[in-house]
Amino acid sequence: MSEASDPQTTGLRERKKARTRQLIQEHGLRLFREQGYEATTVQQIIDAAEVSESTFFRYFPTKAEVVLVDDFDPILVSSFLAQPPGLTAIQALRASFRDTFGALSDDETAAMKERNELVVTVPELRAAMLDQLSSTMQVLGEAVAQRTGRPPNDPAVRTLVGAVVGVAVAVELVLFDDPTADLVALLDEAMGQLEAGLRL
Amino acid sequence: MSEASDPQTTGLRERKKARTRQLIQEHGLRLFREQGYEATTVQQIIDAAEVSESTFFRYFPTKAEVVLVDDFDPILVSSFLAQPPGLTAIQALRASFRDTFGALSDDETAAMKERNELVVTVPELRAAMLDQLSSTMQVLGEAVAQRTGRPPNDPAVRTLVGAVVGVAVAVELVLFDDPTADLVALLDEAMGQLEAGLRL
DNA sequence: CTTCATCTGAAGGTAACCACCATTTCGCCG
DNA sequence: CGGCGAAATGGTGGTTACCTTCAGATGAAG
Repeated sequence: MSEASDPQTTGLRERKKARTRQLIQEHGLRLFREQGYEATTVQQIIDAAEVSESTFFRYFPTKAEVVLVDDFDPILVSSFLAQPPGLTAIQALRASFRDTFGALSDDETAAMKERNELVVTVPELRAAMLDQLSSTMQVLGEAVAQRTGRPPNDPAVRTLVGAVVGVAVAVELVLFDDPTADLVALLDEAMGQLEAGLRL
Repeated sequence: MSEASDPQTTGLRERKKARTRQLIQEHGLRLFREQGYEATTVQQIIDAAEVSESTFFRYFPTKAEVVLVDDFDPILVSSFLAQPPGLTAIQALRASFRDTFGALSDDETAAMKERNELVVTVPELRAAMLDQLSSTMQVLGEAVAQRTGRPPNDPAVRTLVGAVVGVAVAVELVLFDDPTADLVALLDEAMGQLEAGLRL
């Protein structure tokens, strides 16, 4: 019984591996949220997850990696590139945000909000986010350049992407004041405002 | 250290203190740029700056603080609030950026560019910037709210500030490709584009 | 049963950071 | 101008936590 071409034949080993990884990450994130990032030692994490220190570092080469859950960038980009050609770049971005985040299951939405709130609340974790942010800018910039037929280093492209990402961050920061906020709706509204030239 | 000893101008002690602080910071930033943040030990910094470890930690409670050069936020805010009332928020922000950064001396401009390039180039340092960024968003948000007579947590205000800060970051990231870029001009252009609704 | 990947436990390295005290340097005032 | 109190600096030793390495146990796969 060997479905050789089916990667879903995972085997017990693979499943255990994934489970261990997830276990460590869950406990890590929980402890980070409860006590702060710096205040949480890997010792506490491995105690909670019941693995050895060696195992921890085999899965996460550094403590900070526990937070780096690779995100929605690829989904966002493909959604963006699939938007109808009539739209402006901003409109297309707005639509792909709506599509991507609107299509999430309740569980996924909750998990995302959980993680966002954690990142927004704990200063040390906000730091870890910036690298991901600049990478997001890079990726989005390439997509926008491709769609509009401009060079990827076009200042106008960069400005647009910077504004969009900045707005997205600003929306996430709302969680700081109001943890129950509906991020998808807020983001959509903000993008509309961006498009209208931010008249205030 | 054999400097021509200036008689008490504003207190020799104060000036020495400032000088030591600046010395440590200069060497720290240089080493960070040359070798990366993590790869640079405070031992190397204090060797280069010729101070003791105690002194280092007396000036900078943590290694990361070496990068946190207190910035232009207050100048920016007061300039913003002093703009003529006819302008929209974005126009006023644009003008205050132009005023603030255009008025810098050559030395200051060079220093700022140096620091920006460092922060943009070294991934570990970009992280340290984010806290400052969110604090900037906070401060700018309050100023914009005050000027427009809106509550500080108005979503529209947040969106505007998010976009502006995002654009500023995007402009800084240009240094990654082109270290000779004129940031002030680029920023001004980008702000104009923001105001026009980012049509692409 | 054999093989091979994974987990563990222990032991150690390194570097940030701190507490404490000796030493030097500066401000000031008699 | 000379010396005294305060402040800044230097050095020493120590703690903590991230991270590495490796020999050996465990359990899955064939």
